[in-house]
Amino acid sequence: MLNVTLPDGTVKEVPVGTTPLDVARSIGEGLARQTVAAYFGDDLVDASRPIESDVHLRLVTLNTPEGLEIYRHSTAHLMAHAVKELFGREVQVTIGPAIESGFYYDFYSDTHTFSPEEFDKIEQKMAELAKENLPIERQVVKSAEAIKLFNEMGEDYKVELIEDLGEEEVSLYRQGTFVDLCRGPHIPSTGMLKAFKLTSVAGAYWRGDEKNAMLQRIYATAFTDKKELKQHLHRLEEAKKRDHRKLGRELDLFSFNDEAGAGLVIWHPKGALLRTIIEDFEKREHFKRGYDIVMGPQILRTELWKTSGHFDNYRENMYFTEVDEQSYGIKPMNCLAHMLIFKSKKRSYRDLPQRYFELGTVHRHEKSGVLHGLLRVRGFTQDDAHILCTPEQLDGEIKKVLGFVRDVMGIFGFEYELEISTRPEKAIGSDEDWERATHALKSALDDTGLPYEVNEGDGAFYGPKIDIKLKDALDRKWQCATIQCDFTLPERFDLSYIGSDGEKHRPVMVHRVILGAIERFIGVLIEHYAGNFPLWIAPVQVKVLNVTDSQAAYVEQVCEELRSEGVRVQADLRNEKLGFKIREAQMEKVPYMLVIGDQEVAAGTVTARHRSGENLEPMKPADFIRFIHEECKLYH
RNA sequence: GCUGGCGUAGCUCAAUAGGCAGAGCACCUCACUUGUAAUGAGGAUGUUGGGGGUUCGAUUCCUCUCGCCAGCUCCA
Repeated sequence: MLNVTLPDGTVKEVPVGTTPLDVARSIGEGLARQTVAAYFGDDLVDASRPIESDVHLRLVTLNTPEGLEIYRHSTAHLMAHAVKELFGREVQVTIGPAIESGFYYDFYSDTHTFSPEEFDKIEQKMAELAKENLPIERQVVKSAEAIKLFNEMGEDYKVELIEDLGEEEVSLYRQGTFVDLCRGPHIPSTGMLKAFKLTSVAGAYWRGDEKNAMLQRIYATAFTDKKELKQHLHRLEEAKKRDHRKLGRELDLFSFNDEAGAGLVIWHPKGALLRTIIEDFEKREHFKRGYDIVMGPQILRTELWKTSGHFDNYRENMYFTEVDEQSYGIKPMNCLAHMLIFKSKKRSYRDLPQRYFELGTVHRHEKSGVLHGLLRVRGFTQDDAHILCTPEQLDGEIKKVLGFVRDVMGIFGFEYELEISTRPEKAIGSDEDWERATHALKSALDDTGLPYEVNEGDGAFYGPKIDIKLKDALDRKWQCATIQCDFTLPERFDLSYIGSDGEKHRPVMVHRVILGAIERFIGVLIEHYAGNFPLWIAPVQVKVLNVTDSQAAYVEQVCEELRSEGVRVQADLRNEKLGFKIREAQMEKVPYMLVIGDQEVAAGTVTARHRSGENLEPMKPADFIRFIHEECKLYH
């Protein structure tokens, strides 16, 4: 008999060969139904793995994130199984992991191309195989034997995987006629798999390398019951309604135009206003924090891009133009002019830090396939700044920037993720420089008390960086703010300041953006608010609606009064029913509507309706203006 | 850039096994003077993304190109 210690400390005596599933069953049938795997100490194993010595046993159940991941991984196997049943040797299997909210499986075929029309067929086959409730069995074999097996089956990718693993033995998982190389663990049998749906098919390179073969990746989602699956699909539908590309058109904020070119935003009046409001906000915030606003030219001579290193390292992404036999590069970054400003006169340590801020419009030739609404464009404006300081000031400057990020994200109500990237293999600058800069970034991050990820070796070749990422409606992460140390540019431009010792010293440079690209930020912002902008940034804050023509003059008067106090207001004097005008204002997501009928004219008041449907008491226009100003102040 | 899908009116979408391209909303006109999410009637709306080809005839088939979508890769 063996002793099995459960998480609560109780010890069970069981015969050799008892499985975790048996243990679960002995506790309760319900628990057994939920058990998908188990921990023997720190080892994650199948629920059907026999217990052969005394162990600390922890069951992994479906209602845990870990359990769900195993469940999804098993669903991926079920899909591969179904595909092999349907297509046989025409399709080869590769790998298929669980991912956030589902899984995918990559297939190779040079004769068959998967299309969404086949999803039903594959799902049906999966359901059949699940219904058969095939046991999923683990088998450990010698690698040579496995290679022979997969060779016979014509599964070249599996053979390659085993060869690369270089292990003595590998584990295989079998369910019915289907065999897959897999570390596991898996659920006990296919009958547990109940709710799944194939969602899309797309290309993916074998092992993520664009030099390798293109595989066909089928994405799917899976949940432990049908209700949750339905809810998930519903959430996706809801997220689509927030898509900034859709809202951008509906709210008449911006557009793209084939003839103008891909990835080039055309801002319509309301979008341009929204952007202006955010830019004005940024200028105020930068002034408050001791930045100087600067402006550089849109094109600079190609020679200068050679000096900076952009010509060698970034040429493919740049646009060039030639006039009078003189070559110019259209700026993809704003740093050059900032370097020239610093260099324009002799600097003393007393002048540092210099903080140059520019709402700089840049153009980058991004690959066509990566363009995505406002979130990835070819022409965009960064809220860019370069801070030139002494090495001693670096730490403090970075902390200030992180504080700036925190303040701004707080105002917009964003949660964000932090990442730090450290020295890559190929890097310039002394160990000392890297050490100091990395330390400065880390200690500033630690100061925030927020969790952050460390991406070892993922920094730029010129310095370590902190990235701040926001999520879009579909949970895709987009880098917005970034704080980067740079050792190259001060050197390449031979920047210097005179220290207290009377000697020349090299300043340290921090490159940073807070919102990142205004375009991208607004894209994420639209989705974040689902188009319901808070009052202080809403391009139209108030719409004034008359009930009949007879109130037109009073409406004009009210608009005038509001406008003169800086309220962004629009009148709707069309000869339409009130309900119709309200509906339109509602769809435009205007925060406040002022309804003006004979009562309001007689009393000299306005009756405000919030887009939530709530009505305010009638009040004098002056009081409403105060009310609006108060609400705007709540945000910043 | 790569793989796959897609491109019809301002928007959302029909249609044609290759044979006069259609609906709703929006737009315009008229009537109605309206009190909290769509008043009614009438009217106009297209190089079917663009070029080339096959065909008596192409929105439909082929080809190139531009753009969009999903994903991969990339993202100083």
